[in-house]
Amino acid sequence: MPLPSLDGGGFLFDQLGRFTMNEQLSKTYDPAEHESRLYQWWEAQGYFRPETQVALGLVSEDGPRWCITMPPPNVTGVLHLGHAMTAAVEDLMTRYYRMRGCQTLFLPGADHAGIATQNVVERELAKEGLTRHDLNRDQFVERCWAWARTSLARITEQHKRLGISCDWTRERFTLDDGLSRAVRTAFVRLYKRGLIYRGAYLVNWCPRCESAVSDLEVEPEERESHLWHIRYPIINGDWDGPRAEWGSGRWAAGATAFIQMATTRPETILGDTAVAVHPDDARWRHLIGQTAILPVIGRRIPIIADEVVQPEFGSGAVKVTPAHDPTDNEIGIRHGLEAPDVMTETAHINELGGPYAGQDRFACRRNIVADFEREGLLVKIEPYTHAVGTCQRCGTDIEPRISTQWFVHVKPLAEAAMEAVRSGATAIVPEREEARFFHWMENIRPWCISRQLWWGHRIPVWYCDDCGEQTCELEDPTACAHCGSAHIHQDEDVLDTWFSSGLWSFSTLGWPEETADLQRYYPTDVRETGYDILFFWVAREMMLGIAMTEETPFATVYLHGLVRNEEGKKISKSMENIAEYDPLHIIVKYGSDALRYTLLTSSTPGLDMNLDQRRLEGARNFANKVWQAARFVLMNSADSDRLDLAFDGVQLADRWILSRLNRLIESVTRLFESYQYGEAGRQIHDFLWSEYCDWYLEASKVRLYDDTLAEADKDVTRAVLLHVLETALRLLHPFMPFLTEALWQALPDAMRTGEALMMARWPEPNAALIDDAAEVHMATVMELIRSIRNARAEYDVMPGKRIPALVAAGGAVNWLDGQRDTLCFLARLDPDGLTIAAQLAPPEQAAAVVVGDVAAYLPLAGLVDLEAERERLTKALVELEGRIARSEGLLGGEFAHKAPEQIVQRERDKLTEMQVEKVKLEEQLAMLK
RNA sequence: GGGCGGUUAGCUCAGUUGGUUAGAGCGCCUCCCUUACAAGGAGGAGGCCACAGGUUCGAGUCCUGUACUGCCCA
Repeated sequence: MPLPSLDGGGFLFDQLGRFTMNEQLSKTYDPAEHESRLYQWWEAQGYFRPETQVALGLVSEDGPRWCITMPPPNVTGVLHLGHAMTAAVEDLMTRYYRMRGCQTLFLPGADHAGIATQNVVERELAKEGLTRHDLNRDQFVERCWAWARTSLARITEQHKRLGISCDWTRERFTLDDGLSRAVRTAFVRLYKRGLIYRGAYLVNWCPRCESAVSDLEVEPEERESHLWHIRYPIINGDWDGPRAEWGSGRWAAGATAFIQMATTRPETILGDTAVAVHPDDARWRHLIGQTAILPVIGRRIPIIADEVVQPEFGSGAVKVTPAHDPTDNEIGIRHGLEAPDVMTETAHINELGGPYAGQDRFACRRNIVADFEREGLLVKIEPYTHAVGTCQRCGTDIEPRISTQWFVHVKPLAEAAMEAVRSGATAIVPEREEARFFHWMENIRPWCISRQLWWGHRIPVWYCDDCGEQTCELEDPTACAHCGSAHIHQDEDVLDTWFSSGLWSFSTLGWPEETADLQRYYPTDVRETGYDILFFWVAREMMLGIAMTEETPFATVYLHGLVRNEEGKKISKSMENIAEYDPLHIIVKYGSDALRYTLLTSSTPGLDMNLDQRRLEGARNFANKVWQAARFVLMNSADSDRLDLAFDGVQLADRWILSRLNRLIESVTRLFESYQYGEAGRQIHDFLWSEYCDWYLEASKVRLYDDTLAEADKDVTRAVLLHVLETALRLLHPFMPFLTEALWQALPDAMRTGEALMMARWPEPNAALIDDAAEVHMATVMELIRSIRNARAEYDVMPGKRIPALVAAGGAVNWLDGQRDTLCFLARLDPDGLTIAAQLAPPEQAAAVVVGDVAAYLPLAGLVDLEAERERLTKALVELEGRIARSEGLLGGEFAHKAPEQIVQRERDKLTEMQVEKVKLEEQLAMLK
C-alpha cells in the first residue's frame, strides 16, 4: 500500500499509507506532482467503495445511500471532452453525497457498442486485406474482444486521470456473463409477454454495415440533388402495352396518355407497384382506377387515390414503391399493394430489376434516367434539396428495405415511462427536456432490435427445422419446445447495443439475481448524461427498467449540455483533430482539477459549451491561487497547536470572514441541492479569491507580522485562517479533488477529522457565526481602503509611500478606531499621521474620500491640485445626486406603498446614507472654494 | 412544417421565487517583481442586457411579436 515518494519532496506516504508533509509545499501548484499519487492512494485505501465508508464508521448500512451508474462509454476508442464532462458532473455529485453522509456508489463500466466496434475492427482487418468473412464468427468476435480489452484499459486510465471516485471493483461490461444473463432474461420475459416479435417490415438498412438499424440511428443529411419529372404511359384504347424492347427508344411508341410525376429516387422505379394521386386533385381525378405500365419492367400498375399525396409536390402524382420508402409502404399497406424488394443487402439491384440487375443503386439511377430520356419519358430535371437518411455509424445512405427483423412493441412500455415522469417518480433536469421526452414517447414506434452483426448478444431464439416454430428460453434449448425435434438452430443475429444499455442501471447491480447491491442501490438516484442521448438511452432505460423491475430506474435525470469546439461544433470521434480534444492533453497542460472546474462552471445545465482555453487557464490559475493561500497559512501556522476558535479573541475581520464563510456554506449547499453546480463553483471561487485571499489574508498580516503581539494573540488569527481554509477546501473538493486533498493532507492534524478529505463531512452552516454588523462594518473598512487607494493612484502617490490621513468617522468612530492597524497596512497610511475622530476640521490641501458618513482626508502636501480635486469631488457629487434623485423619486411614488416593506426600508436606508454622504461631499467642496 | 434553446462588456460566458449602481475570466489602460502567489497585486476604462410592444411601483429576469442563430422532431 505505501507508494513511492516523489523526488524532491512534497508529500510522503507513511507506513500507514497516509500522507505526511516532509517539506514545504512547492512554490507553485504542479498537478502532475499530486494527481496520480493521490488517486492511487485513494483507490488503495478503498475509499471509492461504499463498504469502506461503513468500515470507517462514517455511515451505516441501513442509513441513507446514494447511487449513480456511469453511462458506459463505447469501447470503440478514447474518451473525449463529452465523456470528461459526464465524468466531472457525476464525480462532483458522488463526492458531494459521500461527504453528506450517504453510503455512496458510483458504478463504472463500458459498452460493447456493437455496430461501432464491429466497424472499427473491420477497418483494422481491412488493413490486413481481410474481411470478417475471411475469419469465422468466433475468430472475428475474438478480434473484437482484443480490441475491446485494449480500449477498455485506455478508457479506464483516462477516467482515473480525471479523478473520478467510482468503485472499480464493481466495474461492468455489457458483454460480461452477468449482464449477458440480464439481457437474456429481459429478452425472454418480453418475448413471453408478446412484447418482442419477429416479422418482415420496412426497416432502415445500412448497405455498408449490411444490417438493419433503428429509426434513431438514421441521421438526416441535407443534399443538393434533383427532382426527376417522369411519366408513365397509360393503357387505353390506343395503346395496350409496349411492343418494343426497353432501351430501343420505341418502348412507349403509340402511347397517347401519360401520367406525370416527380421523384428523387428514379432507381426505385423498378419496385413501383402503383401511382398515387390525391383524391381531390382535379388534374388527375379522371385517371384514378386506370392502369399504367411501369417502364422497364412492363408491370401493370394501378393509379390509386390516397390522402397522403401532397397535390403541390411536383405534378401532384407520385410513384409508389412500398419496399423502399416509408410513406409508400404505408400507402401499399392501405391499398394492398405488392411490395417487391428490388435490392440486395449491399444495395445493388437484384434480379427483379430487369436490365439493371447487378448495378449499384446510384449507377442504376444514372442509367435509368438516361434510358427514360431515350424513351421520351423524362420530362425535365430540376435542382432539389432534400434530406437523405444516413447511417449514424458509417455515413452511408440508408436504404429503406423490407426485411425480417425482431422488434419490441414499446408502446405500452412508453406509457409506463411517461407515467413515471408525470407522477414525479422521475424528474428531468432541466425541466424543459420533459417536453421533448413526452413528444418522443407519445409518437414512439416499434423498436427494431436485431442487427446483422457478429459482435453482441446473440438473439436467444432457436428455430425448428422440422416444425418451423421458435423456441425462446432462459437456458439454451437442445430441442424444439413445440415438436421436440433436435433439429434446431439459433438466430444468427445480435441485439441492438442499446437493448443491453437499457438494462444498465440494474443489470450492473446484479439483476436478475436479487443481490444485496440490487436491494441496497436500486432504484438508483441519478441518471446523468448528455441531452443528445435522452431517447437513445434514458428513455429506453426507463421503459425497460419499469418493464423488468416495476420501478423507475432513477429518481432524477440530469442532462448536461454538449461540449463543442471553439467553432461551436459538436466534438465527435470522427473529427480529424480529435487529439486536441483529448482530455489527457488538457490534463497534462492544465491539470485535471482545472479541466473539471472549467467543465463544471463554464456553462449551465442543458446548455452547450464552447470550450475556451482561456477558461482552462483561469481555472489553473485559481488552483494555484488556492495553493498559494494555503502555503501562506501553513507557513504562519506550522507551530501553532491552538486551533480552536476563541470567540472572545476574534476581531472584526475574523467575525467578517467567518460570517461570509457560513453564508457561503449555506448558499453552496442550497445550490447543490438544486443542481446549480456552476453557480456553486463560482461562489466558492469568488469567496476564496476575492474575500479570503484579497482581504482576510491580507488583513491577517497586520496581526501576524506585529512583533508587539504575543503569540497567543496571533493564534486566533491562525485558527481562523486555518478554519476557513479547511472548510473552503471541503466545499471545493467535489470540483477540484486533487488540489484540495493535497492541501488538506498538509493541514495540521488537529484541523482534520478523518484520513482523507474525500471522506470528510460536508460543512454545516453555523448560524451563530452569521454576523450582520461585522459584514456592514467590514464593508465600510474595505470601501474606505479602496477609496484611499483610488485617490492615491489618481495623485500618483508612490505605492510604498505611507501618507497621513484624517478620518472623520461620525458615529462609526467607536469601532473604526479599532481598525487603525488594518487601515494603515492596507491603505499604506502613516500610523503616526492617522487621526480618527468623530468630528474633525478638514485640513486644507487635502484629497477627500467619503464612504457613507465616514470621510477621510488625505493631506497630500504639494500633490493635491485644488482644481483637480474640485473636479473629482464635483463628479462624485453629481453622480451621487443622480442616485439620490432616483431614490427620492422611487420613494415618493407608488413604490413606497406597493413594494414589500422590506424593500422599501432598504431603499430608505440607502437614501439616508447617500444624503449623509452628499453633505460630506458638499462640505469638502465648500472647503476648496 | 412543428417544438425547444440562444442573442448580456472587444472575446468566452454567468446571472432560479422580478427588487441596491447588471457580474466573472481573458483582453485593454496606469502603476507595482511589497517576505503566499507575476499562473500575481493595486487602481481604471468598457454594457439602451438583439429589436418592438405589453404586464408591473419596479423587467436582463414574466407575456406577445420580429430578426438572426443553433438543436430536436417530421
